[in-house]
Amino acid sequence: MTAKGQNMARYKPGQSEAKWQAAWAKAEVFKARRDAAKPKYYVLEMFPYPSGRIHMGHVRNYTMGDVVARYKIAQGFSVLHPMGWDAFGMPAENAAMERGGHPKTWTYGNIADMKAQMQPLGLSIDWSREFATCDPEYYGQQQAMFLDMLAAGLVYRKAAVVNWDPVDMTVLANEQVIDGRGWRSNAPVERRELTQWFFKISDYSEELLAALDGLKDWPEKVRVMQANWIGQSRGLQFAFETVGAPEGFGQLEVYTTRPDTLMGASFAAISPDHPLARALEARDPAVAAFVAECRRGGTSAAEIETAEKRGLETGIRVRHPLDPAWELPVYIANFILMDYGTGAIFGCPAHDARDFEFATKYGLPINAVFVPEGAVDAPLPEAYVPLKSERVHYVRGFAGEAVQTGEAGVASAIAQCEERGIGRGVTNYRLRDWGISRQRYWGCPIPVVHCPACGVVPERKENLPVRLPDDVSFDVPGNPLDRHPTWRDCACPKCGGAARRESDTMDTFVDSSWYYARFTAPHAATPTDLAEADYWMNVDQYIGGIEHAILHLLYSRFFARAMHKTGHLPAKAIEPFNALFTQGMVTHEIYKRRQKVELTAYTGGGDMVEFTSRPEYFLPEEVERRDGGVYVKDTDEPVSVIPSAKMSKSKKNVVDPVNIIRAFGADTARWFILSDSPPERDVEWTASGAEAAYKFLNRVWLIAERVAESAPGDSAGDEALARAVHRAIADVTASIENFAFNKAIAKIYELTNTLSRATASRAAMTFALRTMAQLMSPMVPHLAEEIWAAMGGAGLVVTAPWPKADPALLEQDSVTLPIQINGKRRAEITVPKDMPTAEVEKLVLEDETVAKALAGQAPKKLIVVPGRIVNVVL
RNA sequence: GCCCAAGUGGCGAAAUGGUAGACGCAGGGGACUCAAAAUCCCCCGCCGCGAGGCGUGUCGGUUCGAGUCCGACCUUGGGCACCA
Repeated sequence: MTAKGQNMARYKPGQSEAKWQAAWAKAEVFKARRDAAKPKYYVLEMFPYPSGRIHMGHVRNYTMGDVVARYKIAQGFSVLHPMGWDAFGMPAENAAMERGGHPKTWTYGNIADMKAQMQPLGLSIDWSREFATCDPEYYGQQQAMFLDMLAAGLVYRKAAVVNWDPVDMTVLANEQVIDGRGWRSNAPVERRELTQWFFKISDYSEELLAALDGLKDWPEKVRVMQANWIGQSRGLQFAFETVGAPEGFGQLEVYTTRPDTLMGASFAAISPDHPLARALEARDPAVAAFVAECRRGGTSAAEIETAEKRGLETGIRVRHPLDPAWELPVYIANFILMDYGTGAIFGCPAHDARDFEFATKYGLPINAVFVPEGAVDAPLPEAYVPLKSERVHYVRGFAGEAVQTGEAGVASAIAQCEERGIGRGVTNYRLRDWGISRQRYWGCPIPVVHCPACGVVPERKENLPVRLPDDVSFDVPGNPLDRHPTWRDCACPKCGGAARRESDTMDTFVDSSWYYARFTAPHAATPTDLAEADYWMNVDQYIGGIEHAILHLLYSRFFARAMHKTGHLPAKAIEPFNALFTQGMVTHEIYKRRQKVELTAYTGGGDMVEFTSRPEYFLPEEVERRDGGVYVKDTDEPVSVIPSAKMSKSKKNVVDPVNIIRAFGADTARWFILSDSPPERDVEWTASGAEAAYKFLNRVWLIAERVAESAPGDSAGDEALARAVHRAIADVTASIENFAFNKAIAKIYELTNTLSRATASRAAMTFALRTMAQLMSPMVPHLAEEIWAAMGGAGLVVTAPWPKADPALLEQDSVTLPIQINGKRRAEITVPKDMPTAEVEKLVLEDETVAKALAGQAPKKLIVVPGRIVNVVL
């Protein structure tokens, strides 16, 4: 190690980062190995969709995973940290439609581009395990599991509604429906029924709900969201006797979670998709017209629930179960969902906001069943919907006490009804079965065949994968598989006769519901290799966006159970993610200028010039900050600044990681993205923050350079320095364990400040810097290697054992206690750490400020919290 | 419409119910320099000359003590089953 001065003249991230990446690759430090002698650790970031460009959100996600992976490597774990591509999906087909080309070419091209953009980040990924979900090797195994699940009774077909574009004659995704119209055709969208494939996730409703309690290392909010999504409810299911209904509809089954409000019923309502509505539709043109009207618009819940509540009186009536002489009208209503309960309800307007709106509109009676405790029965200005745990006074109750909670009222009502033979108490779930059929090309083909003789027949496993044909075109809307001249034709696996392939492909959520398991044996000839899965599962730490809190994570939890049932995962893996962390977005300011646009309007009295304004956006590099304002560089026009906006191309506030890495190096990007905000919150990317990160890394580098060239020095400050180093080890370790990377970085800043001021021996400084290199290594691995090497560290810092804090050096002898008087800080005293409370009290009362405030009186109360604070209450 | 979360200086933030603002950015002052860049040092919540007062989205509550706990509200963000 001669010529240190030359080597260390300046920190050059470009050279240094490539050098260390090569060193890690050569030593194969990130290759995941089954090692019986070591504990294993599986860290996984949600794999990306290959859009073609990485963005700062990816950098943040993968850097966090990398910190965890590298920290665990240093802790002595055998680490699995893989990466792959969620490669099926609509954008590839859209690109093919817009620009021509093939989804496959586009997707694999994007994967190559994105991988090239990711590699300079220096992530600790075992790239030998990489795969894309569009690889036939992967989706073939998915098809094999589909067949096993079909055999196990976890898959079935039924009719379900889709968004139908009547002009393009195609099915639309919810995001392709804009204001009830098709995004390309602009035609009003209709709801249409198709026979589709479903996974029986509802078989697991109860279990998926109950098991949430065991997910201790998941964010509470995600568990709450999933619990609400599963939506367990206890209620009463009973049948109304109908009057004037068609043949076969003598009874109308309804489900209610509020049977205690039965006496407030003023109507019954059924979904437009209810069998009774269909029967009426066939013979009554008015019903047919209304039902057709209800089927306009998209299928999304947000759309249905925000639509105006509308109903049509059918003329049919039902008898009230508690009083057969009392008849209620039956409506068809657009806000009743066929998927939930029985698709029919009774309406109690007094205690349901939607029913209230409906009853008001159609002039139906609104009678309170209960009133607040102490209140009297009176006309209601709006629905009265207290929490079920609240005690209320039943004025039209029929079961239980007059004053009881809603919960008790419901329970008594169910018991009472069961006793009288009116229906039965049932537990219902809002969770619906998972529809996986997609009428699209770029997805995993559903491996079944439709045979005129045998019906629906599973493809034989030896014929898998059912490959997507390459010769397809996207010049006309719709699924190219459906119109492919030869692909659809095949032999029935059962009878050998002419048959047709299923042309639906699977929801891409299926692909992402088991990729974590496939990473444990990415090239196995079966979906999983049980020995590998048994060693590596579960994922110890999963990291991704909160937007996946419900669907992806719930489907994965179901799929792991289904895989276990079909023998593809061990029992311990049915909850595949031990710990979950949801990170925030990366945001950036938007620079916007209102551009005045002249409009000439003729008003009758002469031409008038009107102005309207159209926003114009500027890229970060197009503006400059000066004199407390922000201006466009070329034109000097002032722009307004919108802070913390999600990065989006149209708003021109996207920062490209590639440019940042080119300018400052990967370590700077990694350091900044971790330093500025807590990981679960959004972080705002700022140019000045990135520059500051770069400056800081250089500063550390310069300190190392200075130490390397310094004289042996005086050891007077060695102990103080050692204390600071061990304090930092303890704090940084705790912060990383708690996913508080921003705090870990703040502690490293503090240590750096101490270090740059320290007067200690070269040996002590060298130790301090070597330790700092270790502490920084998970965040800025390249610089850490550089410093580690310069300070004479053995081998690579990435594999060096994590430092341990010496408890003896963390102890403090004395402690400063703030003294509050009536809760306001007025003074402070410094006392030995272990001073008994009685002595502290004595000292406090002798304190000048306290004595003055007391003015000879004894305090009303004296609170001493040892080691923390003193409060004197006058 | 329904479910979930977040709001603290000019900005990003920190704070087992116990000194609000650690650490960083921006800003101000100084050193070095012919000068600039880079680097280093100091100051920096708001009002007030000061003593002091006020401050964690808003309003109320619990407590010796509340950013933290409870209730209501406001704003912003995520999800709502075919975006991934």
